[in-house]
Amino acid sequence: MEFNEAKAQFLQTWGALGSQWGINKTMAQIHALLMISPDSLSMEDVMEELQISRGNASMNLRGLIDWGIVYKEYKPGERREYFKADQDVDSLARKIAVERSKREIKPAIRVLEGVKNFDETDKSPEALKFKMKTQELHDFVNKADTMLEKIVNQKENWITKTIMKLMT
Amino acid sequence: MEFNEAKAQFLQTWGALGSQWGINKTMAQIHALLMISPDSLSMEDVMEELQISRGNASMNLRGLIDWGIVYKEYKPGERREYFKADQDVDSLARKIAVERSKREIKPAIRVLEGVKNFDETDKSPEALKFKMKTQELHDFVNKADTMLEKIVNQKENWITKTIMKLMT
DNA sequence: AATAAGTTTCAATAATTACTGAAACTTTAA
DNA sequence: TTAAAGTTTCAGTAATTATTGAAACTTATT
Repeated sequence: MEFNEAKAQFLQTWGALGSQWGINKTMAQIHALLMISPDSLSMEDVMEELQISRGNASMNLRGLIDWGIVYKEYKPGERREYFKADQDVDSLARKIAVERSKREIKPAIRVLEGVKNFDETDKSPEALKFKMKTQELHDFVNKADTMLEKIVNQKENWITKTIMKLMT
Repeated sequence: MEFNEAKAQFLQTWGALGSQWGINKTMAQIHALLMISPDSLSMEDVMEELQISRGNASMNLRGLIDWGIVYKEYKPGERREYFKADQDVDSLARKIAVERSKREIKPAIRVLEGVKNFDETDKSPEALKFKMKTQELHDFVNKADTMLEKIVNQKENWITKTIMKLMT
């Protein structure tokens, strides 16, 4: 396999993987591209390489910056902005985990908290079952979120450390 | 909050959460509905409750069965099929984790394996950087997948056990 | 302060993905 | 063996989500 072929396949696979996990294709692809680029790229470069429009590039670069996994860089004497991906795969994964917890898991926990304590006087089988399941789910999601935090809070080599601890 | 209101909010939140994680809204909602139902439901019941078409109900129920988290039930003397969700939240989470690993993570690992060993003679800075990053990603995704397996393979109370082990 | 180069925004449009509903198929029972 | 009840499939359509491209805005240069 030739470099360009390998690169294209990587960009496309990473994009597809992104979609499956609720991140849009272009965003995942831009991130992948920045990750494998030795130098930071301008918006122009990104547009060219991925064949996407200016608007698309701009919006998704902004999205990546919001996630905290891409940075702007200013080159001395140059007017245009350059973009650079966080180079550390561990820190990348940590940021994504923290951010998804904040954006999706914690709001879900809040809804479950609200919903599980509905009208206490309703004693129908449906109501009782509902109470039970939402309680169970609430406990579970809470625990999962706690676990994620613990895993991610090991400052270095968190994956390796976690695997070690789970070895027994 | 009244029961019906709580139920509606739960179904709708669970559906939205599903979308964010790459599971379609209806599938997530059907699953939520079956989970909180004291009795198993017919396709008719599901259609009625969620106001969806027969085709939609049929396809998504099939999808849930493929995931191994919903079962068919046959009631004696009754012709129609009933559907029932796995009642154990732990086992549900375990099945989803295993299935996603199989469907998404493992294929990604295979692509990374293929891609990281492209044309050995190309020594351009781009090629070298590419090789390095894809190697790093490969290692990382592999480790993450291994960790997931270890967590999920603790037969009972896996989340609790894992949190305990990470306490130190 | 006018012009040009660079950057961002967002309404319109395209692409994707989900859903419907009717037709085909299957099973049961008379 | 036929008809009625139940179930599945899938082409067409709707709904959602992503992308474009042109206009507005910002910054730098003369």
